[in-house]
Amino acid sequence: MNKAAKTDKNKDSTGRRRATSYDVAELAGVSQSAVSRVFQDGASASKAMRNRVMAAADKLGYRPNAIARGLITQRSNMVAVVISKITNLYYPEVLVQLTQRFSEHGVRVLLFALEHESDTGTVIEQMLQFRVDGILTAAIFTPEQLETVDNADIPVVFYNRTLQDQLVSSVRCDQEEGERWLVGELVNAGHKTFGIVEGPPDSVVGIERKMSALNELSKMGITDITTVSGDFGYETGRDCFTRLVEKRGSPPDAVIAANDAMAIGCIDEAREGFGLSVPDDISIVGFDGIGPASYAAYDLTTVRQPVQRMTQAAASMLIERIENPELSPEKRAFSGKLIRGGSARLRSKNG
Amino acid sequence: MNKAAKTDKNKDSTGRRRATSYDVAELAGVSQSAVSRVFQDGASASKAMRNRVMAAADKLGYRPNAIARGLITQRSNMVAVVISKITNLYYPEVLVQLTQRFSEHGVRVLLFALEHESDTGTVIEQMLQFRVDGILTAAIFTPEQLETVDNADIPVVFYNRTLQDQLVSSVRCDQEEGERWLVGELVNAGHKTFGIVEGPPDSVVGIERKMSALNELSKMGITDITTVSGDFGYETGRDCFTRLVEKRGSPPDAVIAANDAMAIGCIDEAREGFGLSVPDDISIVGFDGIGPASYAAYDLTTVRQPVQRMTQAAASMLIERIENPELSPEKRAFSGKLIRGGSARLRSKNG
DNA sequence: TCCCGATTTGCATCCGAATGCAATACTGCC
DNA sequence: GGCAGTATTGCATTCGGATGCAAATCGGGA
Repeated sequence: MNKAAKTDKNKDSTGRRRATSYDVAELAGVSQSAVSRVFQDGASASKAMRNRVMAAADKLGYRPNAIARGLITQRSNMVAVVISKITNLYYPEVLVQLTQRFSEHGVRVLLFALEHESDTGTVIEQMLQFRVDGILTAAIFTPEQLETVDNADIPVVFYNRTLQDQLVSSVRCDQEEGERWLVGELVNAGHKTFGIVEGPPDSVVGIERKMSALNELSKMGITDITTVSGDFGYETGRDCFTRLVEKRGSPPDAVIAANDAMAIGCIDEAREGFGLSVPDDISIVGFDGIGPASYAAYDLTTVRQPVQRMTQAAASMLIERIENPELSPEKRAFSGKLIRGGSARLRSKNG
Repeated sequence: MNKAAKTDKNKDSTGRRRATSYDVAELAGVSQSAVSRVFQDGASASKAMRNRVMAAADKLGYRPNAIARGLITQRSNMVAVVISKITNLYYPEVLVQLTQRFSEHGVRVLLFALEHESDTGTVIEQMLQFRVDGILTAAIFTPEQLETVDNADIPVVFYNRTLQDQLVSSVRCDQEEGERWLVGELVNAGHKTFGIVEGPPDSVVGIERKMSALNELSKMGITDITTVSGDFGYETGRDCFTRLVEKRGSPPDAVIAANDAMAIGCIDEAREGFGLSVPDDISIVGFDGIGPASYAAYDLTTVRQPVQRMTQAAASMLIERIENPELSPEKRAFSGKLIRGGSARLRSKNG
């Protein structure tokens, strides 16, 4: 397109190939190794050398080839981040923050997005082919899949989930504790009948939350519990509320949704579909602390995940294990923050 | 950890290095080229050969090294996707969908997340070092940055933004048309005084939307327009509404926010802070069509971007240009969909 | 059975940078 | 000025797979 491209000895554009360290070496009148050393951190190179090489490199628009470097150093400087549609939808900032954290350590993110959390199989092969230095996953692995990456000596950190009885590293929000708080607050405030809106069957997070809530409810002597299941989405939340009421015959005192989006759906349906007042007629709580949870129209009572600290921890755990593969696995659980919103009648608010 | 790892001749784990095509060749009793060919698409290899190689590969757990392949083929099979915090926050599904589309074509996504849209400089170097085959960016480039990637012969597709007077490819939602619709509907329904909540100064999208709205308003003879500026976030939307009313002295007939999140903020503030009824006292419209826009409490009148079609188009445009670098640039603008929600008094709804 | 053309297969080389080792250039010190 | 000791530099090789070309093999027809 550019007319300069038609002239013969042009270095860039349609001219000849990208400049390599050999080109730079030749122009600077030094060896290729010298060029390589100038572009490394702890390598020895005299000031004079550095200047000559840099001048030549600038003139040629040279940039070290990370691919070639990866081949020889056996380090791709890339980590795989696996998310499923759901993960991402409700926590967009997780991904951005993770990427930024890795970036700070000179590590790039190769992204793998799954339609469903159980589609992991298809991407494992890819990650291995690209020789990622580590894997951070917000999707579950089967034991075989875990073994595959283990055999390849690739460290893995699980985000908000973990593998039963397996020695793996993970970072998660303490969901059991969170549900305990929520249930405790609700029961103490006098709620006796409960509805639970659980997540999709292939979501470990959803299952964990539901089980924790059920567990705590039973500990506190609550027996009137109705459960329906959704897919973590808003629409499903509305639908679930309807099904819940139908199943029970009447609305329960409180609804515990497995995540905020469904909780918000429940609120809307309770108000619009059943003319109920939240929280006067019914209390509704969620989990996550997503943005819309704090919108004035909902002011959701929920447990907010400490995203910042979690991503920070996940990134550094993975990087540590890349740099020192001998490190033993570690599980870190962070407490969430109970947000006492206006969507539930709690002791402290009306007692 | 595994006791098998302690035995000597173990191939994987702590044993020797990952299997290479040479290892497979040796075990199968063939040449390395043969192995290479078996793992390629259009290569010639007899059935017998294929079987022997595959058997050996399986036994050794061999996987072609995408890094090495990239070095020799000059194709990394990776594209860079650049997002800024803002982009991602309000359109998480864009990223997931893009990744899936690229995946379908065997292309991996190297993710770059910017704190602000104007931080592009820091990541260009990285993308070039990793020899990405193409760049899809939802952040703006300066002309110099564009020239840099152009010189490297890397095709670029801009997502929802474009570079003035530059020959670049882009996919966008027709925002001018969208604002025209919104303004038209509002004016026709009798709104006479307007507030505009614009985006941050470094957002091209925000600027475009604001200018389009202003332009159309002036065309329709509206002169009572007050403008305040936010950062695309919900909180800022609330704040903007307050500032808008203060600046004007009283609430306008309608507020046009540069995106949905701010529009929702405005609604909440109008209701809570000023006791206004939406849409009876004031109409509020947004842009984007994010999930919460359709929550019952807001039922926002907005223009929904056709995310699916846009990501589809963006991915295929980029891939086409990777495969055929001679292709000339192309700009594709998709019409959004006007959502006539309950947050605005429109003709069709009350006339 | 023999020969020609079409497939398969192997050989050798290349992609671009990193690095151990040896050679060389400096540095300071006596 | 000479020498030991250190800091630079270059040489040669390596990482793992792709590919043009030549050699080998196969198939089938006469």
